[in-house]
Amino acid sequence: MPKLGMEPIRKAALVKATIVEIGRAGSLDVTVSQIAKRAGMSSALAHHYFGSKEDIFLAAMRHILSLYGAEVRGALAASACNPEARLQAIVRASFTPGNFRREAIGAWLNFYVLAQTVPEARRLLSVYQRRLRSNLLACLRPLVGTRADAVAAGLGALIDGVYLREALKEGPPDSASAVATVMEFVASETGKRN
Amino acid sequence: MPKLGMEPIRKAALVKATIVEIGRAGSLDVTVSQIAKRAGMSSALAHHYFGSKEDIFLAAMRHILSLYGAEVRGALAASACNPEARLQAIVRASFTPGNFRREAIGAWLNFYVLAQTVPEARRLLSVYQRRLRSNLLACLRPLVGTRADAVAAGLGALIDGVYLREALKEGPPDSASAVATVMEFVASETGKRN
DNA sequence: TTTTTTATTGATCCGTCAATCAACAAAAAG
DNA sequence: CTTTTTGTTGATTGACGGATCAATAAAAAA
Repeated sequence: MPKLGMEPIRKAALVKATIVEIGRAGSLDVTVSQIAKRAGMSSALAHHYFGSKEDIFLAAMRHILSLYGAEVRGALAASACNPEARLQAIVRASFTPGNFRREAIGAWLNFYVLAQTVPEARRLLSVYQRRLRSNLLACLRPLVGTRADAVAAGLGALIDGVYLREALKEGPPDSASAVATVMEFVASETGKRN
Repeated sequence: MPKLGMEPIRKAALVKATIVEIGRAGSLDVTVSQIAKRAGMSSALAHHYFGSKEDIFLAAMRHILSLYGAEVRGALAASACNPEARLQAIVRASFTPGNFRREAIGAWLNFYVLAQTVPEARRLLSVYQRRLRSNLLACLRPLVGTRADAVAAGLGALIDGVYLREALKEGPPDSASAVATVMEFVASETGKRN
């Protein structure tokens, strides 16, 4: 008994299921059938709404990236105006429980891999990186002046690296210690120590 | 015309070919046939020497990790005794042209992914991480005392993060700028800035 | 009411790939 | 020599998975 206007609902369910499945499998070796099953439909329907498996992956990636973007935007809007506070808001947003659940981290790591092969994935990733970088620069310039460029590069890489480690370690990811590790770097670079 | 004592030669060729192919493909989606072809033999022979595809991957991973280990050992042996010099030696070794070519970086990234699925891969990776961490700690304790733990965590993550970025960026990897990014962090943490 | 559009699936096609096997060749061992 | 061990491959098997299609059903449009 087909209800109408299913397309957005089905697509959303597939995107969600894709992220979960990738996180579970710890790799992109996930079949369309698995994804469709988790989303409660047949694999044929998944192919109907998205043209191909790659399209499903890209949609999932867009979703994760846009979630992260929204998180950062929200944190910045709610933060005070001084650079230190805004910097901390960005870092916190990067490690919010939302995109810091095991499944999200796993998906993110695997999307990095996807970006090596699929140009569109690489494009999406570079958009995110540019935005992060520009946000960081805006906060860093008042704090470290001409060194802002170098510090932003280090900070960006550090955030990614902490992600990586959390994705691989045995126990559950620890948001607080991730933030602490990054903020330690910030404190040291902005000369806010002893 | 079979020469004798082929086993180690064939195995080495397969390991090398595996790393190249993974680097080229930018993923673990590499067929045994591709690997065998690049190594100049049939896929059946690859299965003859290694039991399975997974065994080939693990051998390749061991090879990369042992190369890196040797690089670090060599750099430490050749370095002066003061902590700063040893720290720099470790960082330099991490970004040596040898394990910093595109193919090696790509392979490394994909081995991270493999570690999510294959326990033995995870074990190998954690051995490397522990060794790196202990080397870093030995250098850092005289420099930053009780903060050594936190700084080592940051440094390790930063090195991984820089790897990640180099694996994804457009042009050829830039060893010098990678070292500079990491050493910037070190300098700032050890208070060696004006 | 007829027609078209949307939703949905089971069955199927076609390609790929890891793994196995039978067979052959040459060196070493006996 | 003949037997065993080592090296090597082409062909084959068996499973899996992405994509397609025909068929069905219901809502909306005509």
